[in-house]
Amino acid sequence: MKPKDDKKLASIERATYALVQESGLMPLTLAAIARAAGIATSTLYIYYPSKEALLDALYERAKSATFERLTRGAGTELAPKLRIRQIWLNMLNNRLDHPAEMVFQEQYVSSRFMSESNRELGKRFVREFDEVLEAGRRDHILKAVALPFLGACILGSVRETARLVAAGILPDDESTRTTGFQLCWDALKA
Amino acid sequence: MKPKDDKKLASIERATYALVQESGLMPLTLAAIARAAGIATSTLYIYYPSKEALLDALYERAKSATFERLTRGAGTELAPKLRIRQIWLNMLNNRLDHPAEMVFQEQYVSSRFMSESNRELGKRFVREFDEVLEAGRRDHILKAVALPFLGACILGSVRETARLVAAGILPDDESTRTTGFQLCWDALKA
Amino acid sequence: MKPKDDKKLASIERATYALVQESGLMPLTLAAIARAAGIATSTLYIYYPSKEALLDALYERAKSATFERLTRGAGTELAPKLRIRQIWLNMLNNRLDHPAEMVFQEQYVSSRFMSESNRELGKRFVREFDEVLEAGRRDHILKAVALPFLGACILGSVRETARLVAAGILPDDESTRTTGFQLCWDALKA
Amino acid sequence: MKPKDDKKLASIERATYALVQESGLMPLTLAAIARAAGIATSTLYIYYPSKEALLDALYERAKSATFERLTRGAGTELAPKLRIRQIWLNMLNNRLDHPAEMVFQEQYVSSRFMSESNRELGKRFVREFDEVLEAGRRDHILKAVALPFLGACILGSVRETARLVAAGILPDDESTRTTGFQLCWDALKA
DNA sequence: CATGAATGAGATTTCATTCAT
DNA sequence: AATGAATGAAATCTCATTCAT
Repeated sequence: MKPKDDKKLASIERATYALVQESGLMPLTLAAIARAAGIATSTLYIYYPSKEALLDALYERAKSATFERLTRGAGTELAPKLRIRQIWLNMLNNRLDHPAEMVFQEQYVSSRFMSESNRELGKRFVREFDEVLEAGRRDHILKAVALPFLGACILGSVRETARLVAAGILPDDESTRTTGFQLCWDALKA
Repeated sequence: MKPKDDKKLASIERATYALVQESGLMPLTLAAIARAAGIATSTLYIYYPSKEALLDALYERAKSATFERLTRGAGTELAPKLRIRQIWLNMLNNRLDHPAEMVFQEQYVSSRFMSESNRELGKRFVREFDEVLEAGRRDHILKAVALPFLGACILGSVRETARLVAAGILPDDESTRTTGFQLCWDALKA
Repeated sequence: MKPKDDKKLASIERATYALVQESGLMPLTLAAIARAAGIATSTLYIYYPSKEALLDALYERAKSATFERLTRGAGTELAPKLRIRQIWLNMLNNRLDHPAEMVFQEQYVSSRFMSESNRELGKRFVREFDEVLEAGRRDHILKAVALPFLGACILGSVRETARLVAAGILPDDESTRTTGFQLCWDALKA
Repeated sequence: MKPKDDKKLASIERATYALVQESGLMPLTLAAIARAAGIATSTLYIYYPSKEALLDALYERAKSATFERLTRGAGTELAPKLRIRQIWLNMLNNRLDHPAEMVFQEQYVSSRFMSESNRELGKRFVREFDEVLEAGRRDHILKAVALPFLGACILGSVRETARLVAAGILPDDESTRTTGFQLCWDALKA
């Protein structure tokens, strides 16, 4: 049961994300996915053995892609503030560029206890993230508080800023990014 | 003539919140709700004409209750910082005291276009909230940035802090509240 | 379980006939009957032990009332043609004056093998009717054909004439009755 | 790719007619139809989107088939009396050959306001029928009375004769047809 | 591979009937 | 007697999954 057609896989993926973003997981049916993907329902079973497997697989893919996007261009060669700023921007752009994928992930996590590998992946990002924060704290650039407080600030700031941009309340431009990060940084900095 | 039982309504409410918190909306069935509430499935139809109506009603109730809790004890008699602090605490406590209700709300919003009254209620809180921020900004206590940035900071901070407390990563005590709000305030203050 | 309130009985009767005339037996529910009769559903059980019993009882009453109306003023003192004419008119007026009751009867017979007493009552009318026809045939006033042919003519003529009057295609007046019966009589007469 | 099975459609049709003839519309369930048709209940939903749609579709089909049977072999090349006789026979045979279909139609009409196309079809037959009668009346072969009176005679005669044959009271033979039509003709003829 | 038909398990909904007041 | 609430059984309908082509 090795999938052959990558175009079909991609359209299944896109269809599912879009449907979940539109109306959530509650009314998500295989028939709807297949229809939106332009294939027959039974064809889904050539690519995935069950609905659960399909959603799990999409979730893993989304998580991996997200992880890759979040860490891009934020290597150790950058100064702490710049690194954090880069991650902040990555997180924001990720949310703005892939809203359906994000909604899918958030809806799905709360409805499934994560598979082991997913949990692992999540932890891996948190670990890398924490290392950055840890370094900044050690150098007295960031506040001397428990790491989770710092992480929470960043996540919260990104999430809400993204929500406002997506809702059209804030413009999707440089100034929003500058101001948004400025506030966040004031919360973090020592 | 037996009166429509308020205890039953409450247990339906509780059962639904709990089930959604446990596994989300996807596998939520009327049978499960009825079972958890200790009544027959058909009895649900005495209280609500359909599954959709039931969820809608619960959502409206949750939203109202939340609104009431958020604005409690944060009147205009307080100084801006204290008022904001009170709202911040209200928001945090609300999330920690009624996790199931919160999960239900968040899961449900994305799966339904909100009813007019809900939208109205949401706007009403935002308006009140914005007035507080507006006042603080006018007095040069808060940063001179667009209001949404300030609101976003508070919401984001509360949400993530609550998540960490609920997950057991941060303790549910005074120090968490003090530190959490401190970071938030540093982001906001002029 | 002796019914007390005749007004309630009557309103149950009326409600049921009306509902059946409006949309047939298929969607007829006790709740609908009770609502239309202005009482509670459970109150129906004070008057009838079950839905089936209720319908059976109404059917019997309708049949009796119909029987009484059909034979009224058509005694043996009349000449055969006048007697037949009277019965023809009775049948027509019965259909026009009690359409709901008629519809109920016709819908109901085909959905129930009749109870013994109902069958008996039906037969009683047919017997009396046949006697009239038999007499006319013996006197060479009616055609010398099997009685059912004669009965069929009368019934068919009445039923279709009534339908046309009810539909507004023919006027509900003396001329319709005269012409309608004239055709029928031409079919019957020797 | 399996084609939608015409045999299945036919057996659904047959099963429904038979069940309705047996006990009417009141206790007609999809489960019973499916059982009688030898398929799963859910399979019905492949062919019709709802119970109502199923019954509507069957009704339309029955009506069309009936129309076709009634007008067969009664073209304008026949003399008026023969044409009317042919239609009379068609009507009778139709009732005797397809009793279940007829019962279904009659039960169903009263429980549904007819769809536009059905109403149209009904009118089409009436129009054709009326033309025949009109012609006969113009030639002084039929009585000089309003057309509906003539139509009513024929319909009534057929309906009641068929009922008696179906009930075994009259034999299903040539003599019944001859006598039955004779009476009817005497009613119509000038 | 791909598909539309078919299905069984289960979800929602209805409803005659019973219960408690 | 009368009622509204409650319910179990059953009806309608849905949907993930399998089958046959």
